[in-house]
Amino acid sequence: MASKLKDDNDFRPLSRLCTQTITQTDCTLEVAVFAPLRQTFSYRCKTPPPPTGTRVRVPFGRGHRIGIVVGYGLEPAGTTLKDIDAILDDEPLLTPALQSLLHFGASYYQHPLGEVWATALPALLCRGRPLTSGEAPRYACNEPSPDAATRLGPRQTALLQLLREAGPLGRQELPAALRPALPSLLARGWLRAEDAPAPVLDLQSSPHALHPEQRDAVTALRAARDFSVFLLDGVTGSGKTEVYLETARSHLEAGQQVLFLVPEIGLTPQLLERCRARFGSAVVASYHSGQSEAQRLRVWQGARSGRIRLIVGTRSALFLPLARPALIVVDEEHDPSFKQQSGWLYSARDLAIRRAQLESIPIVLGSATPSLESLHNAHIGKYRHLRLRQRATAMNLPPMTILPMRRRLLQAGLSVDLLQACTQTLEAGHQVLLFLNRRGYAPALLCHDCGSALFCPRCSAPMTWHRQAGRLRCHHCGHEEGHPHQCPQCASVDLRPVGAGTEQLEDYLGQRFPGVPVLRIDRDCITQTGQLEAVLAQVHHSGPAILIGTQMLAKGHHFPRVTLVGIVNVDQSLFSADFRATERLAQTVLQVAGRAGRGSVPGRALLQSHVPEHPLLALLQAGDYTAIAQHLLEERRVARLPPFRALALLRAEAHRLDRVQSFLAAAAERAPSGLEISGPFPSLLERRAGFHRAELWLEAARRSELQRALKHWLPQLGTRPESRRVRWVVDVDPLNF
DNA sequence: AGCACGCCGACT
DNA sequence: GTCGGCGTGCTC
Repeated sequence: MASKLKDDNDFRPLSRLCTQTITQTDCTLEVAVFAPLRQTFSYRCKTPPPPTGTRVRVPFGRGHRIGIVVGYGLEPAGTTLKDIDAILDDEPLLTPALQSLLHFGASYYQHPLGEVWATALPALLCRGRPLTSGEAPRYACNEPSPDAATRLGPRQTALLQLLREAGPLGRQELPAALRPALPSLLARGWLRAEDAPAPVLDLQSSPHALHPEQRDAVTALRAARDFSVFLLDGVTGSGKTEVYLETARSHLEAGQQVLFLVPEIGLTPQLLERCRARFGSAVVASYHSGQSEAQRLRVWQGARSGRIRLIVGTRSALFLPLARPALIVVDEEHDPSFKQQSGWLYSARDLAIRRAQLESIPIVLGSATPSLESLHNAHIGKYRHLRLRQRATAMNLPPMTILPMRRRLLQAGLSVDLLQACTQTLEAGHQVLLFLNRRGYAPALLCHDCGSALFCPRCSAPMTWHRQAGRLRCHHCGHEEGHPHQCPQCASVDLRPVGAGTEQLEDYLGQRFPGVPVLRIDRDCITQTGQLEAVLAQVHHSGPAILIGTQMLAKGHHFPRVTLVGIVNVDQSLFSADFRATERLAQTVLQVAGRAGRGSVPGRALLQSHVPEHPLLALLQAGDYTAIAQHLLEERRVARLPPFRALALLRAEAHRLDRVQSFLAAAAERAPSGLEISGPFPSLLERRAGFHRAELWLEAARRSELQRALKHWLPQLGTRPESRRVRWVVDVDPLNF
C-alpha cells in the first residue's frame, strides 16, 4: 500500500513522477504536509488528480492541514487511506524546474519535503491564501452610463468625474475620501475593474563608461545562454555591480527576468535604489524577511506573472517563481549568511547554482574575496573565472601594517601605536574606523580574588558584560541577569571586566578624545530600521570622528572621510578551532580595509596582533587575496578539509549528556561504508541553553559519495530508539561550528 | 510541529 | 478528591 516514494524515503527526481500522465480517477496522492515530518502521506483522491505542486487540504490527525501534491501512489488506493478535503489550486504553484529544485534541496540537505516547501513559499500561501494575479485592478468608467437617471451622491459623482478626466486609476491612486464610493458604483455598473497594463522598463543609460575589464566581463556574461557558472572576482571598487547591471539590462530588454541575491537585508536598499534608477521602479522589487507577509505575497505573484522583472532579495528570494528567468546573480557569494542557520540548513548560493542548472540559465557569483570553494571550482574549470583587477575609481586598497601588541601598554585593547595613529588622523581632520567584532563592554566578568569567570547558567560560555544596560548577557542563548553582588564561587565583591568590547572602546575613546564624536555601530545600538542610515548620514556630514563597529559596519557602506582603519583584534581568528576562521578573517580584513580612503585622500589600515610573525598576517599585509587564498587552499588540501573533501555533521543535543553520547555512538556504529566517521566530539559550544551538544564528522572524498551514504543511513537512524531521546540534525556542507 | 494520552505533585 | 506538569508517541 505504501507507495515507492515512501518506501525508501527518497525524493525521486520530479521528472520521473511528473512525466506519467495520471488519468484514472480514484488514485493515490502523495502529499507533503507543512510539518517537519520526514515522510510524505498518501491520500485518496476521487476527482481527476491535480498536478504535482498544487496545494491540497487534507485531514491530518484529528485536524486538517495544508500540503503539496508531490507525487502519485503507484498501487491502487487501499481502503485505509483518507480522502483529501479539497484541491486549493487550479495549477501548480511552481514550475517543474523549481519543484525539482525543492526536491533536490530536501534530499541533498536531508530535510523533510513539507518543511522545504513551507520555507520556499510565502507564509500566506502555506496558510491557504488563494492564488491571485496579485495585481491591484484599475477602475474605469463604463460608457454609456447604465442608468443615467439615477441620482448619485456627491462622493460618487466626484469619483466618476475624476476617473473620466484622469483615465483608469488603481485604488491606491484615488483620494482616500472617494474610495468608499467604489463598491456601489461597481455593483451598479457605472465602473468596471480592469487589469493594470504590464509595467514597462524605464531604461536609463549607465552613468559611467565601463572600463575594458568590465566590458570584457559583460561581453562574456551576455554571450552565455545556457547553464554556466561565472565567478566574478573583482577587487573592492572594481565596479562589479555595474557589470551585473549591464548584463541584466540586455536580458531585461529582451523581456526576461533577473534574480539578484544579496546576503543580508541591510544590503538590499542601496542596490534596490540603483536598480530602480536604472530600470524603472515599476519593474524592480525586493523580497526579504523584513517585509510584511502581504508584501511578500505581492512580490511573489508579480515575479510569477512576469510583471516584476528584477528582484533584489535575500536567501528566500531564491525560490521566487519566475515566468521568464534569464540570469541569477549572487553578490558577495563568500558571505556565510547565504547558509540558513536553522530549520532547513540550505546554502542559497549552492542551490542558486542548482536552480540555474535546472532553468538552463547562467549564474554569476561575485565577490572581492571569493570563498575557497568557489575559487577551487574556478581552478578546476567548473566555473569561468572573470577577474576585475582594475579599480573603477582611482583609489587603491590602503596599505596595511601589522602593529605588534606584545608587551605594549594596552588601553581598552588599543595599543599606544594605534592610539597615536588615531590622534594624527583626527588632527589632520579625517575620520577613524575601528573594527572589533565583539559587542558589549567586556566579553567576561572575572573575580579578582579567585579568578573564576561568570558563566551563563545554561551554556558553557562566559557572559558578556553590558555596562550601559547594567546587565550580564549570554550571547548564545539570550540569558540575562543584573550585575552580581559577589562572586558565586568565593563571595568576593571584586569582580572586574576582562577584555574589550565595542562599548568599552566607545567609553574609553570618548574620554581620550573629548570633543570628537565617537559613533558606535553594532546590534545593541542599532535596533530600529533607519537608525543605521541616520548614524551613517551623521558620519558623512561630520568632521573628525571615530567610528566603532562590528561586522555590521563592514558591509556595503562607504566612508569617504575615513583614512584610518584599525582592526583591533585578529588573534582569536588565527587560532580558532573553526577551520574557516582564517578565510573569514582575510575576507573581513580586506572588506573593512576597503572602507577607507575611498574619498580623495589615501587611507591606511592597521592590524593589531600578538603574533605579528604569523605567516597569514604577512600575506594579509601584502593585501593580495589571491595569494592568501592560494595559501589557505593549500592548508585545506593538506588537512583534507573542504573543498578537497565533502563534509557533513551529525549534530545532537539533549538535556542529558549520556543520551547525546549513546545516540551518536549508535549512529557511528551503524555508519555505512564509504563514509569516514570521526567523533563524537563535543561541539565548539558544548552546552547551549541547557542542552549538551556533540557531533559526528562525516566525510567522503566527493559530495556525491557523501550523498549516497547519507541517503541510506539517515532514514534508518531516525527509527532507532536512541534517536527519539535527542534532537538531531544533519548539517551538510556546514559553515558554522 | 500540534495534539493527544498518561502517570505523579499542590490546590478548590 | 481534581487541575496540570511535560515525557512519549502518532499523524495517510
